[in-house]
Amino acid sequence: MGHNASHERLTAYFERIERLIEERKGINDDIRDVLTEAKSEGFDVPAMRAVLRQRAMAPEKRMEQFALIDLYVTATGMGAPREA
Amino acid sequence: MGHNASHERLTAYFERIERLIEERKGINDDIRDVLTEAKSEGFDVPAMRAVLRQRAMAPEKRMEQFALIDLYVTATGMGAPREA
Amino acid sequence: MGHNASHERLTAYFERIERLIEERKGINDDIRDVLTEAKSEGFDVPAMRAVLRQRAMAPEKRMEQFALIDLYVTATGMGAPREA
Amino acid sequence: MGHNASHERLTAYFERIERLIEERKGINDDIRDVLTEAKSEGFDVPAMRAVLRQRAMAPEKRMEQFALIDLYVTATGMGAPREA
DNA sequence: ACGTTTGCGCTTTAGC
DNA sequence: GCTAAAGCGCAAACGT
Repeated sequence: MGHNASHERLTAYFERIERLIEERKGINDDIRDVLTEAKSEGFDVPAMRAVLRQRAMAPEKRMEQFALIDLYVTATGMGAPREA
Repeated sequence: MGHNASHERLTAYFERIERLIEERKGINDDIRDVLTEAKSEGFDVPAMRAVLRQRAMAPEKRMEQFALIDLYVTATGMGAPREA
Repeated sequence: MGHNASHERLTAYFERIERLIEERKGINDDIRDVLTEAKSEGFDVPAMRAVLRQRAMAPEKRMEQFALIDLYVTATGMGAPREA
Repeated sequence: MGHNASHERLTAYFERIERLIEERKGINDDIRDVLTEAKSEGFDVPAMRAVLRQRAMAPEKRMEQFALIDLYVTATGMGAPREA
C-alpha cells in the first residue's frame, strides 16, 4: 500500500525525467542543425564554438578574477598577463 | 554590403544557439530538481540514475553488455556477479 | 627582500604542481594504452570499465547499491535488472 | 585452455590498470598537499589554480585560434576581443 | 556540517 | 575508423 504508492511515485519521477531528457535531446539536435546551417554558409564551426564559450563566461566574474591572476602571473615572471 | 550581411547572419546564429543553450540549461536544472525532490522522499539518486541509464539502453544491447560484464567478473574471480 | 622571496616560493609551488600534473597525464595515457591493448585482443573496453568500477567499490556498498537498483527496476516494471 | 589464458590476460590488464589508478590517486593527494602548504603561507589557492590552467594552454595553439576568434568577435560587435 | 560551486574523469559525439 | 572535443555525472573543495 504505502509500498505501492512508493512504486507509483518512483515511476512518476522516472517518467518526468525521461521526458526532460527527450526535450534535451531535441535541443541538442536543434543546436547541431543551426551549426550545420552556418557551416553551409562558410562559417567556421570550431571558431563559432570558441566564441560561444567566451560569451558564456560571465564578464564580471572574469574581471574580478583577473586582478588576482595578473598579480600571480607577473609575480612569477610568466610574461605579459592576459596576452591571450 | 555583403560583409555586413554576413555579420548579421553570424550574429543571428549566435543568438539562436545561445537561446537553445539557455533552454538546455533550464532542462538540466529541472532534472536536478526532480532528483532532489525524489531524494527528499528517501529515494537513492545514484540508483535512480543507474535505472535511467538502463532504461535508455536498447534491451538487446543491455543484455549483451551485462553478459560481458558478468563474464569478466567471473573470469577475474570477483565475488558473485549475481549478488550484484 | 620579502617580496621576491614570496615570488620564488610561489614559483616553486607552481613548478612542483605542474610536474605532478605531467605525471598524472602520463598515467592517464598509460591507462588508455592498456585499454587499447586489451581492446586489440578482443576485450570489450566499456565492459572492462564497468568491472573496474565494481572492483573499486567496497563489496558491501556494491551489494547495497545493486539491491537498490534491482528494487527500482522491479518497482517500475522493467525487465532483467543489473549493472552499475 | 585458450579460455584460461584469456582469463589470465584479462586479470593482468585489470591489475595493471588498478595499479595505475592507485598511482594517480597518490599524485592527486600530492597536488592537494602542495596547495594546502601554499595556502598556509597565505597564497590564494583558487587564483593559483587559475594560473595553472592558463599555463596549461599551449601558447601557440591559443594564438592560432585567436585570429579566427577575434575575427568573429569583432564581426558580431561583441566588444573588445581578448579583453580577457 | 551543509549546500553550493568548481574541477576531474568518463562517455559520447563531431570532425578528419 | 580514429582522434579530438564537448557534455554530462560525480566528487572534492570552498564558503557559509
